[in-house]
Amino acid sequence: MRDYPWPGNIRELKNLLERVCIMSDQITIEAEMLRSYLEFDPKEDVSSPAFMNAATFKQAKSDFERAYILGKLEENQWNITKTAEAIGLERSNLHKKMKIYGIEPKQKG
Amino acid sequence: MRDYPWPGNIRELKNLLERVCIMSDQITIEAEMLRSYLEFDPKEDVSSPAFMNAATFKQAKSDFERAYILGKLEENQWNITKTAEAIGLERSNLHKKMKIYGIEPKQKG
DNA sequence: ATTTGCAGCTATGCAAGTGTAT
DNA sequence: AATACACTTGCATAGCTGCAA
Repeated sequence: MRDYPWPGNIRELKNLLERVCIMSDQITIEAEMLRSYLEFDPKEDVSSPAFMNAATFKQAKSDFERAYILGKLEENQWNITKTAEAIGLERSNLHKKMKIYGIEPKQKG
Repeated sequence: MRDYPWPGNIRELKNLLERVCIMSDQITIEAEMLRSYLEFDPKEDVSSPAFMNAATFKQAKSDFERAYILGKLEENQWNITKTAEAIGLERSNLHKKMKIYGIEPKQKG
């Protein structure tokens, strides 16, 4: 959260926190909600929902994939096999993507 | 907005409206912000940022791509050539995607 | 004159599938 | 049973060109 530019200032933070409180039923999802919200391209400091602002289509897809996979891994307690099954993706493939996006399996919360 | 289940009820609506007010500098983006926020898979009524909840990875990617392209088209006043250039995607390719996702160029606002 | 809609084709990218060691 | 790879194959996608509205 420290790295995010907060283009909407304190009002944006307040709004985000309200949203998280309203929308989450599973505590574990909150961290990912924050993460995906805050994820941004340092070159672009435009406001609005994270990956939508990526300069190129390719970049946007990457940003989204990364956030999505992170979220699903968290939902599945970082069990790769389980996550791969859950999202209908080959385990070997999920593995590749984790490498590409620099997602490491150590983190548990 | 009528088709969205509003899992967070009136509080979610209030939060969304606040967010749109806080985050938009360009009036024209608001419609797309609403659209992408409200876009959801009818089978899943889980809460949180729209396409993140799609059942499968493939589905999630499609949902995201569609929302992203819609947003960018709107940003570029539905000029396909201009939009394709802006996001670094071949015009013929953007065209293909529009067809696939059922995005028609008539809509202007 | 520029944008659009679409049909090819080619090249690459990506996911599936398999194997194997840890 | 799950992980971390490597490798091969086939399909899907993106790029490019061309052309008629």
